[in-house]
Amino acid sequence: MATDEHRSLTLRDVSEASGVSEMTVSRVLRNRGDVSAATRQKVLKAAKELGYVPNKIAGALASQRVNLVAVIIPSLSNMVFPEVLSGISEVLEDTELQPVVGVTDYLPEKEEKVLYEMLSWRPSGVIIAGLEHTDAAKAMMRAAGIPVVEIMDVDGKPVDAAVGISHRRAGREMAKAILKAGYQNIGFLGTKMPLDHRARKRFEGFTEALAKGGIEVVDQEFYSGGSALAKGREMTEAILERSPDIDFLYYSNDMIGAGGLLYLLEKGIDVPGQVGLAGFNGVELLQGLPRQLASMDACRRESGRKAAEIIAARVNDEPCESLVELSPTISFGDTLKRR
Amino acid sequence: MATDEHRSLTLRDVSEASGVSEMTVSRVLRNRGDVSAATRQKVLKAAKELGYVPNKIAGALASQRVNLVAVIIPSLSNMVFPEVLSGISEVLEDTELQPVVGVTDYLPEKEEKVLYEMLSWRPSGVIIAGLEHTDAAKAMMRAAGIPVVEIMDVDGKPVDAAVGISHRRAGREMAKAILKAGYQNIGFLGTKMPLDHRARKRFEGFTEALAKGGIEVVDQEFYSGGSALAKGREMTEAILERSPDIDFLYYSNDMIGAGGLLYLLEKGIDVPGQVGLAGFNGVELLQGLPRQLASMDACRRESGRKAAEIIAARVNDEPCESLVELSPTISFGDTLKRR
DNA sequence: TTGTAAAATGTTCGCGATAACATGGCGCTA
DNA sequence: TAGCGCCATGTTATCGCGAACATTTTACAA
Repeated sequence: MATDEHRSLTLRDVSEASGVSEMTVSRVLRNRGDVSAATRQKVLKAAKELGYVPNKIAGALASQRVNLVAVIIPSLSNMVFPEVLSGISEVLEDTELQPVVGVTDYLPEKEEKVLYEMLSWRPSGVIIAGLEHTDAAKAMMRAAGIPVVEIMDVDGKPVDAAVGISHRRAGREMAKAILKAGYQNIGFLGTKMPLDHRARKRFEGFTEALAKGGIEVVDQEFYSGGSALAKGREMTEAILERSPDIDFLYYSNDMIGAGGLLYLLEKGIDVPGQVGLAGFNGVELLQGLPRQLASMDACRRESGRKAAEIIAARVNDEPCESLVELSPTISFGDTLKRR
Repeated sequence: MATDEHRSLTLRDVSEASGVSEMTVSRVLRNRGDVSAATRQKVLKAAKELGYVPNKIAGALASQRVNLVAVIIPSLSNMVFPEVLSGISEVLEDTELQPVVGVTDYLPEKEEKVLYEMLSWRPSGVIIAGLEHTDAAKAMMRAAGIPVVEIMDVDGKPVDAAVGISHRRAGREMAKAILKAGYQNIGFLGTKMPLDHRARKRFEGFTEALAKGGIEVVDQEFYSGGSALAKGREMTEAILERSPDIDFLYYSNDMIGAGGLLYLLEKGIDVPGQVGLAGFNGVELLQGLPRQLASMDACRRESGRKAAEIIAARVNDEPCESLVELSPTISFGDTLKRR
């Protein structure tokens, strides 16, 4: 039963064990072509007894087809990306394609390196977060001759296809909702990440829409590293101490927003009466807080799904869209007054 | 500069462009053997101009070496696993090995399938969560002839090597700490997951140690799906309504524990005086809650690091341990009385 | 029976790279 | 200048499998 050879098994071993040609074994194992039920049984039995596992390396080289989709994202610990991933997996599970994940840590050079590595395995497609890449990275993607879908942002020019929300618009819409609710002294709290282009675009859209309403951000606070919840507290305390007349805080993500919320509640500050709050992402994880934080979902799962669908369609030479702008919906929760 | 052929580039193209043999190009691109500085320059220039990306499929087949390590975990959305992953990445980054992740969704059959898929790429090693696998999966791992490290649990018999904590012991120690603090009426809240063996083992160790103190769990509550924070609230409310004399709640993870904590605080219940709380995992994310939840860290990052070190050592035929039991440390936080 | 198409199986070659070995050129010594 | 050896480069033979084509067997009608 369990034969633990040193040399690894090949089609030939199965072929010899079952008395048919390698090609027939190959056909059985891939469910291709016509094979009689009898030989099929024989072959499957032999393969199972030997514990044969096909060598995809050789298969891919011979067939010039690799059923992998490179998925390149900045981080796994952000909560946002695992959700995108599960959207991708959901769709790819119904195809013969398989996602393979690479992580860039928000570093352009690392992104370039990861992309190079992944392309060297000749995947059938690439799904990559963001529209900002090094020139070399863009060149590689163009030269690869495979479908490329950039996700989570549509404010810019994609290499090939793009799926996501407009962060500028998201920022604008949140600003409008805040103004409409009557808030006037607005503070912004975010990450100190020049490389988080999406957060930057949201901020730009946000200030732009405020400006149209004749308002400027009163104060800002930035952080990097550490536990987001705790940072949210600290930053909120700091900004309110510095600018006590603030009546609204816009956070660049829900986690720091939640920290701020907990802080304000502890201090007995009236939310959203005295101070309103909003975050970004619509993190499901946070349902269950004392108050539901106002937020805007980034269509994460849906982005993943759409991107995967585009790749799948393109791999099969089916027609498909090449630019999909998803519409984030604002959720007012309990921390943004409604008008 | 940017030549976007349809046919993909090979060593031959670079070889022709630079006027040397394919072998020499290969040597340059891999930094192997002796190549004069002059030709090296020529080749690198040609490769860059063409935008050549080596084909690892062919390389791996020819050299019979694949520098990938299969990492198989139950879920990415659990927060626990991304941390293990980053431990693995940290270590592998200093080697030529690369992690590739597969997700099982806690399903044994899916684990088997994922394992099969990954082994068919002939990785250099396997890191897999847990000690419980189907017989077929175990057989595959044994037959693969590569190092296998099972992580996050040491209560059982590994296929090859194992790194992690003893969940039974973790449960026992938490029980002891709770008893020592004087709590008597203890409730348990956890996931309704027969397949989460680690949670099960913790519970077993927990009840065992309580029994030694002559105590039994007063009441239990289980959940599945949904937002953990919200579920923690609901379950806590339910269990306290049913068994109002409970003075301690042991949660199978920190997220539901945090939900419970928020609920109790809202109700004005004295924590840890009237009711004590403890979770499991030591989730960093939760720093910043009004009170710090008592917990026990699962040595996630360290497990990942150790596992990766073992794989790296074995790949290089260096000697290394094959069973590493890590010691989780209990953190009392603000929700478990100290004696 | 024979012929013909369809089904089942086998053979050949090449995918793109590397290992292992073979060779050419150069400097140096005796 | 022959002879030796080293460095730099080229040649050949796989690696394990699948595409394309070739061949054999079976099924069935005439």
